[in-house]
Amino acid sequence: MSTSEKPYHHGDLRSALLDAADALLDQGGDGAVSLREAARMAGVSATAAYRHFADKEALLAALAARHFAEFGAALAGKPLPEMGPAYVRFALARPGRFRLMFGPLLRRAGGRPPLSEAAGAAFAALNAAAPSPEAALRAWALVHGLAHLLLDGAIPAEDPEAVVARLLT
Amino acid sequence: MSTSEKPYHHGDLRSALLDAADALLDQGGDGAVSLREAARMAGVSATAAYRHFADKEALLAALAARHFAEFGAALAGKPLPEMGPAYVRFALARPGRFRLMFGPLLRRAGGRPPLSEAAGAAFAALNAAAPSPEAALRAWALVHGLAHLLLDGAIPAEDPEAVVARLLT
DNA sequence: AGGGGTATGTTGATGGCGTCAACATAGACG
DNA sequence: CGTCTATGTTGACGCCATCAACATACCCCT
Repeated sequence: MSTSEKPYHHGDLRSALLDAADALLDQGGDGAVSLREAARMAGVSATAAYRHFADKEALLAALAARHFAEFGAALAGKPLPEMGPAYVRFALARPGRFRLMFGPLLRRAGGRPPLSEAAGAAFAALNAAAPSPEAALRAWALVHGLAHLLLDGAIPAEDPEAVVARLLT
Repeated sequence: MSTSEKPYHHGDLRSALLDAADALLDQGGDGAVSLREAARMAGVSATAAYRHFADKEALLAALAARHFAEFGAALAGKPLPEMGPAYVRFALARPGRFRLMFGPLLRRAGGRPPLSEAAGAAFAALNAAAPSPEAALRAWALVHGLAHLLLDGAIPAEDPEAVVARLLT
C-alpha cells in the first residue's frame, strides 16, 4: 500500500513481481532471478513485467530500493554499538539481498532517484550516530568489508559471530 | 607455461580461452563473460571449451585463481603502508577482476585447491606484514570494504584517491 | 448510459546463452 | 603402421531477455 493502489487486471502485479523476484533472490542468489520465472510465480505471462518495469535491471533496482528502505529503518532504530553486528548479520542472513543492494546496480542507477535516495537515507542513519563523518566512513568500510569477506568465504570462520564480536571492539 | 605444455590442435586453447574471458571481464564486467563469445575470440567452436573446463564456472574459477596469483605477488612486494592503497587501486582499476576474485565463486570453489589456495597465498602476504593476525584482519576488512564502497558508488567520491589517503591514516 | 482512449496483459517471434550427444580428426604411442 | 585418446565440430534442446502486434478491461467525459 505504498505506490500503486488498485491496478486494473491482476490486483497488484508490480509488487507481486517484486515479491517473486525477492523469493528467487533469497533462495537462489543473484543469478537465479529471471523475469520469466517471476512472471510464472505471479501467474502472468512472460512479458507482462514490461508493463511495470523497463527491463530486468529496473525491476532489480526497484527491489534494491525497497530493501534499502527496510534496511535503513532497521539500522536507524539501533544504538551505535549494535549497528555493526546488525549490518554483518543482515549480510550473512540475506546474501542475495546484500549483494544486490551493494552491487553494480547502485552505480549504474546512480542518477535514478529511488535507489540512490534510499541508499543515501540508510547511510544517513549511520552518519547521525557517529561522532564525525570520517569516523562514520571508517566504521562503515570496516563493517562492510567484514561482511563481504565472511559472505564470500574469504575468512574461513567457524563462527562468524565470534569474528564479528572480536573485530568490532 | 604452467599446466599445459603443447595441446593438440589449437596451440593452447586453454589459456587462449582464459585470455579471451579476461578481456571480456575487464571490458564489460562480470555478466559480459560468455563461453560462446570467448570461444569466438579464440577462433574455435562454441563447445570447444568443454574439453578444458567442466562448465562456465570452472573457467571463471581458473581465471580467478590466475589473478589471485598475480595479485598476491604484487602485494607481497610492497611494504605494509603501501598495501592498502594498492589494494583499493587494483579494485578500482579492474572492477571485473576484483568482483570475480572476491565473489560467490570463492565460497563455491571452497573445496577446490587452485582457487582457494591462491586466495590463501594472497592473504598470507598481508598476514606476514601485519603485527598481529587480528590487526591484519581488521586492516583487510577496512581496505576491502572501502574498495567495495568506492567501486559500487556507495561513497559519492569525486576523487577516490583522496578518500583512500584520508581514511588509511 | 455509452463510447473512445489508455493502461494492462497475451501471443508469437528473434537472437543469445549454457550445455549435451554424436560425430570427426589429429597427434601420441605401441 | 595401426590404434587409441585427446581435442575440436555440428546440431540440438531448453532457457532467457526483449520486441511487435494484438486483445481486453477499466476510466472518464459527454
